[in-house]
Amino acid sequence: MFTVERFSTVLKNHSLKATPQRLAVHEAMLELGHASAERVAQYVRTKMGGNVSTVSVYSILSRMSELGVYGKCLSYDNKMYFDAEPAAHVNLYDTVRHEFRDIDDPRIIAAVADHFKGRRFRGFSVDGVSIQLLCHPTNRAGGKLKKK
Amino acid sequence: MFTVERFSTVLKNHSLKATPQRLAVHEAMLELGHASAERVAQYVRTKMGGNVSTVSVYSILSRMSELGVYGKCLSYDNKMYFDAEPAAHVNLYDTVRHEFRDIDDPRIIAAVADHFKGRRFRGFSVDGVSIQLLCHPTNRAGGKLKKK
DNA sequence: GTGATTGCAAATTTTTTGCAAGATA
DNA sequence: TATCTTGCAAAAAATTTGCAATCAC
Repeated sequence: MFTVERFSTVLKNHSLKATPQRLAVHEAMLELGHASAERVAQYVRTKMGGNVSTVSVYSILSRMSELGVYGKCLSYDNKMYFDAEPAAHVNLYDTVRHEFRDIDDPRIIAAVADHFKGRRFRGFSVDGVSIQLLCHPTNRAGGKLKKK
Repeated sequence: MFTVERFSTVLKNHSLKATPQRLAVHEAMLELGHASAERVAQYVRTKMGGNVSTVSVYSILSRMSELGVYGKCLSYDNKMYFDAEPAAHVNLYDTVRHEFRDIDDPRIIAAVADHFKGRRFRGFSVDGVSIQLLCHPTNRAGGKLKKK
C-alpha cells in the first residue's frame, strides 16, 4: 500500500503531474482496496465529490500499476481489477459478490516461494503471486480441496 | 480432465445432444489444455477441419463449465479462459506469452486446504482453488516472494 | 416430427485510441 | 509558456442475445 506521500513521490520521480484526478484515484484505491476502473470512477464522483472521467481512471490505474504502485487482480468477470497492494499476497475472489478480499497466510506464500526457489521459467523469474479462491453457494457441505 | 466418453455421458445425463460441435470443442480443449473461446473455435476450424462458430463455442464452453466439465481460468487480458481440468490445481500464467501452464505441487494445494479447513465465509464454503502465478521479464534477479 | 442447437446479425460491455481543450509545473 | 493530462467521441475487442434455419434424437 502506497501512502499518499509515497504516491506523490512516485509521481515526482517520474515527472508526472500531481493532478487532482490522480490524487483522487489513489485515495479511492486506498479506500476500496480492490477495484475496477469503473468502480473507482464512480467512487470518486459520488463519495468524494471529485470530477474524473472513466477514461482517465483507466489510464491512471494502468500507468500507475506499470510503475508498481498497484497490483492487478485476475478476474473471472472479464473486467480488469486493480489492487492497492502491489506486493505478493493472497486474494480471495468471491464468485457470488464478484469482489476480492485479502487473505493473510504466510504459509501459503511460503509454500509458493518454496516451490519456485531457484527455479526459472525460460529466463523469467516469478515475482508476483496472486492466489484466487472460489467460494460457491451450492456446495455448503464440502469445502474439500482435492488434488488433481 | 474428462475423457470423450465421460464427456458424452455428461451430455446424456443432462439430455443434451451430442452435436459434432460439442464433441469437437471438447477434443480441442483436451488438446489445448487452457484456451479462450476464440482460440478453440480457431483450433477446431483450422486443425480439425470442423465447422463451428465462435458464438457456439462460447455457449458450449460456458455451459459445460457450469456442469463441472471445465474450469475457468482467471485472466489478466480481459478474455475468458477455460481449463480442461476442472479440479483444484495450480496454474502459472505467463504475462509475456499470455498463456497458462499447469504446476503440480501438492504442497501448495495442501497449504491452501489447510488454511480453509473448517472455515466458512459468510455461509459459503471454499470448494475450488485456482492459483495463478505471474512471471515478469523485468525482474530477472529477484524472484523473491515478500509477504505483505 | 419436435424440440434443442447452431450461427448470423446486432446489441452490450469493457478497454483503447485520436484529438482538442484545459491544467500543471 | 510549454508540455502533459483530461475527457469526449469513436474505435476495438470480447461476450451476450434474438431469432430463423438446421440438426439430433
